[in-house]
Amino acid sequence: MTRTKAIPVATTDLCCSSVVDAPLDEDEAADLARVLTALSDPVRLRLLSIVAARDEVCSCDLEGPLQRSQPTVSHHTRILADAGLLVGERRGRWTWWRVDGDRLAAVRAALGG
Amino acid sequence: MTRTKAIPVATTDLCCSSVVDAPLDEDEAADLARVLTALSDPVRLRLLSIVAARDEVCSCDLEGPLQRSQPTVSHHTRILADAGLLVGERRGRWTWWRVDGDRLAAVRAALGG
DNA sequence: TGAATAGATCGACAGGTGTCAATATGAAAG
DNA sequence: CTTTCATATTGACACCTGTCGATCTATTCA
Repeated sequence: MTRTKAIPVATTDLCCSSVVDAPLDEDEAADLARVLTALSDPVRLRLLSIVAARDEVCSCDLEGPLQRSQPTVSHHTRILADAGLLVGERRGRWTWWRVDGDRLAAVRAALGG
Repeated sequence: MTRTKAIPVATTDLCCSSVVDAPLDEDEAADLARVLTALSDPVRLRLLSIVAARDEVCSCDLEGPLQRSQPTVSHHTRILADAGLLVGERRGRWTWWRVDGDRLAAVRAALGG
């Protein structure tokens, strides 16, 4: 029991130039825009902040605070996971989510951090 | 001559809580999402990086590098200006743009910087 | 005043996005 | 195996967004 199944994610690099350093080329801009698009929704920002605050959160604990249906919550976790910002792990019937702090730091760095 | 006309901008606060500190309330999330939406487009990211690299740039110097029509460039500068990330100043027939570094820093901070 | 020019706005169109009900998937328990 | 339950996926819908041609606005210069 307590089997673990990793959820695979393909994540772009976001390395190493920042918006304020030099003009971005089209690929760099597209990669950064993808991650920022994932972050540019109020429900997803709240979702992310809830997970960050508790280190690890089950999907079932998100519907309430977010006041969204189960499919909608699943939709948002998927988008954040695809962007590499959220990492999901299936344990039994539940999926546990945590924030990838390094990924978030990379976004800040790309924004001139 | 060389008259100056400021372009008014209404900018939300973005102060002071970060995504990783505690769950965002709906207003905080909405405000941050608005700025991130402005940043979540590849053309706008390149536009921003071009302006940042040169300190001050005229609209007319953006169409070429961005390979977009004049109305489209104007559309994007407006969105970035509305988000408080770009500041425009009309001098004669030209509009000069510069990046608001503090605003960009505030976004990074809101992202956990 | 009138012509030229930089930029903003309008209108239209294709494609993308958030939402939920319904349904499918897959793991655990009986 | 069947039931149950958490999550994922599908399908449909309204709304939003990036784009450009056409037009309007405002400033400079003749």
